Amino acid sequence: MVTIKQIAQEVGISSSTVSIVLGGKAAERKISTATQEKIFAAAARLGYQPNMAARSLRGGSGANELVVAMFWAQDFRASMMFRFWDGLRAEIEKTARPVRLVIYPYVNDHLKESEALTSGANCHAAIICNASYADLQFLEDTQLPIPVVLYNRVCNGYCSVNVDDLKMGALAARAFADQGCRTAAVLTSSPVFEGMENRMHGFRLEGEQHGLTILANRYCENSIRGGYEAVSHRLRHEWKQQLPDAVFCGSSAIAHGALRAFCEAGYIDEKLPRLIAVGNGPEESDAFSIPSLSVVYLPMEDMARECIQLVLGQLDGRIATAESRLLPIEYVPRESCGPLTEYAAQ
Amino acid sequence: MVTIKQIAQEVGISSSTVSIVLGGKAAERKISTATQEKIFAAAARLGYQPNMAARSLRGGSGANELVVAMFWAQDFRASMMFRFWDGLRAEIEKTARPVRLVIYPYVNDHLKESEALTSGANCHAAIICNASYADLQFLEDTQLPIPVVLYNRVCNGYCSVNVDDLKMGALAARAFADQGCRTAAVLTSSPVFEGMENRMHGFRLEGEQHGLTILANRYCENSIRGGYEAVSHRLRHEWKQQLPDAVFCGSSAIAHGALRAFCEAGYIDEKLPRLIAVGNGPEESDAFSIPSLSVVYLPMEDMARECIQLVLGQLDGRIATAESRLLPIEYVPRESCGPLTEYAAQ
DNA sequence: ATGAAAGCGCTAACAT
DNA sequence: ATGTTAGCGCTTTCAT
Repeated sequence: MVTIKQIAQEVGISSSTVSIVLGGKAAERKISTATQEKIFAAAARLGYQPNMAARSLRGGSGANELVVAMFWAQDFRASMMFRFWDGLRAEIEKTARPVRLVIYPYVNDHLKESEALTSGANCHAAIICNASYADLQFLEDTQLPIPVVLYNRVCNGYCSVNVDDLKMGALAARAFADQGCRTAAVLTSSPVFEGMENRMHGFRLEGEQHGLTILANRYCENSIRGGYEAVSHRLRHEWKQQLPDAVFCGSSAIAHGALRAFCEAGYIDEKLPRLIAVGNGPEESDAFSIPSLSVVYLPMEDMARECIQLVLGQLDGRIATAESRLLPIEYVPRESCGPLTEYAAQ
Repeated sequence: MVTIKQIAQEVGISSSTVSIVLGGKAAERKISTATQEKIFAAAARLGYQPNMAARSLRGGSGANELVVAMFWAQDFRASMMFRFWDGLRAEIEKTARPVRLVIYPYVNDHLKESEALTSGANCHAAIICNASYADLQFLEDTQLPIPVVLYNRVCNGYCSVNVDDLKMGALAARAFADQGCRTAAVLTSSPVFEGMENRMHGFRLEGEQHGLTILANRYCENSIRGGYEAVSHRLRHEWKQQLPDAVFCGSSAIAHGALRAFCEAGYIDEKLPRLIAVGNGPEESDAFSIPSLSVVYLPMEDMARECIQLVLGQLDGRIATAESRLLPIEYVPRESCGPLTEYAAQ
C-alpha cells in the first residue's frame, strides 16, 4: 500500500507538502507548480490511494458512529435483500444514535472467510442472514469478537430473530382444509436451512391431520421462472390427468411463476387450484397480482426491527446472554385462497 | 466520544491494560479479575464504543481497499435500488481490486448535507443516483473532494451514465403506432428529473408524428398501488365512455397496478389497451405477469457497470475530464403490446 | 500482573 | 514555498 510518505521520498520533499497538494489545497498554500506536478506524477505512477481509516481517524468524523454489518448471501435470495435492508434502515432512523449500515454479501458456506466478522476491525456488530448449515456450524464453533444477531436461524449461544416455521406451514394447511381441499402439492426450492424444512414439515403434519393428501414433492428453483417451469412441467406430467386442489409455495416468487403457468394452461378462476405462498416478496406484488396471492406473511420488517434492537441491546450491555425472539405470523387471505374459517381460532 | 484513555483514567490504570481487557485478551495476559471488572464497569458506565477508524488503521486491515459510496434517494424509488446495487456488485466482483460498496440513503434536495460526499474522509468515490434538480444544482456549484459519477442524470463537469430518454418515449410511441393505436394515455408520477420529462416528451413528439392522439396527463404515485388507483379512477371518469387504445407507464410498478385495475374492470385479452412501461423493475416480474409486460428496457445493470468503470477510471487517472456515457436501449415486446414492425428500423 | 512507548497514515498548526 | 511536529485512538512489543 502506497503512502504519502513514500510519495514524499520519491519526490524528495516533505510529506506535509504532499498531503497539501493531494488534498487539493495547493493554491491556498502556494505550492509551486513544478512541485505539484512532480507530486501528482509520483502519486499516479505509484498508484496512490488515500487510506480512509487514517483520514477518518485524523478528521474525527464518524468517531462515535456505530457500524453494523449486514451479511446477506449473494445468491438467488439476493433479491429479497431489499425488504430486510429497508426494515433495518427504517429502524435505525428512529434511533438517536448514528448508525452506519454496511452490506457484506457473502457466499454460503464461506462465512468463516469474512474478515469483517472475525477481525472486529471493521464493524461493531453484525446481523447474519441466510446462513447455511456450514455457516451455522462455524458460528457455533467460533468465539467472535463482536456481537452477532442471526436472522431466521437458530444457533447455540447467539441472539436470533425467528418466526414459528412449523406454524407457517400449518396455517397454510389449515386454510386449504378450510377451503375444502383434499389434495395439495408443495412447490419449493431444496431446503437450505432448517426453517424451510420446518415449514414444509408443519404443512404436512397439519395437512394430514385435516385429511389433506400431500403429493410427493420435487424441488424447483426459487424464482418466478422456477415456479413457472415447475408448474408447466407438472401440468404435462404428474398433473396431466388430475390437478391437486391446492399448492403451497415456498416463496412469493415461485407462486407468481406458478400463477402464470396455470393461467397459460387455461386454469383460471374456479379451475385454478388454491394457492398460498410464504410471503417473502414485496407486499404490493402479492396484493395486486392476478389473482392476488394469499400468503403466510413473513414479517421481515418487524424482524429487522428486532435485529437492530438486539444489536443495540448487546452493544449497550443490556443484553448479555443469547436471546431469541419469535415473531408472530399471520395468514393473509387474498384471491388465490380464501380465509380461515373453521380452524381460524388456533 | 469515550476513548480507552478515559476509561484508563477513570479506573486509574494504563490504557494498554484497558485495551487488552476490552480486546478479550485478559486471560492470556493474566489480568486480575478485579481489574477486569473495574474496566468493564467503567466501559459500560461511560458507554464506550471502539473507534473503528483507529482499529482499522492500527490493524492495517482494509488499507488498500477502495471505498465507493452509492447514494440512493430514500423514497418511493427505494425498491428499485436492488437492481442497480446488484449491478454494481457484479461488476466490482470482476475487478481485481478490493472494493467496498457502501450505500448512503439520502433525502432529495439534501444531498449537500452528506458529509461523506463533502468531507472526503469516508470514501474514495461516489456514485450518485436519483439526484433532484436541487441536488444537481448543488453539485454544479460545488467542487467536491472525491470523484463522482452520476447515474441517469446530466450535470456540468461530472461524469455520468445515461440512456436516451427521448428515444425511450419515442420507441413506445412507435410500437403503439405500429399496433394501430390512435389514442394513448400516459401514466406517470410527477417528474422529479429531466429524464422523466424527456421520456414523456419523446413519447408525445413521436406519437403525434404517427397520428397518435395523446390524452391529457394526470400524475399518479410511482408504485403498483399508484398505477392501480390511477386506472381505477380513470375507468370511473375520463375513460368511462371510451378507453384509450394504449397506455404508456412511467415504471414497471405503475404498469402492474394498471394491469390489475383493467383486469378487475373486465378489460382482458383483446379488450385490454396496449400497455408499455419503462422497464425499471426486476425483469422476471415483467416477463411473467398476466399478461406479460412489454417494456422499453432500462439497462440498469449495464449502467451500473459503466458507473463502476467511470469511477475506477477517474481514480486511476485514466479519465481526467467529465465523460458521459449513453447506453443503448431497446423495446422488448411481450403480450401487453406487440413488436415494432413498420417503424422497427430506426 | 501491569505500564511505557512506538507507530499505523494522515492533516493542520506552526515554524522557517 | 516548504518543513517540522504533534496527535487522532488503538494495539502490540517490550519492560518491569
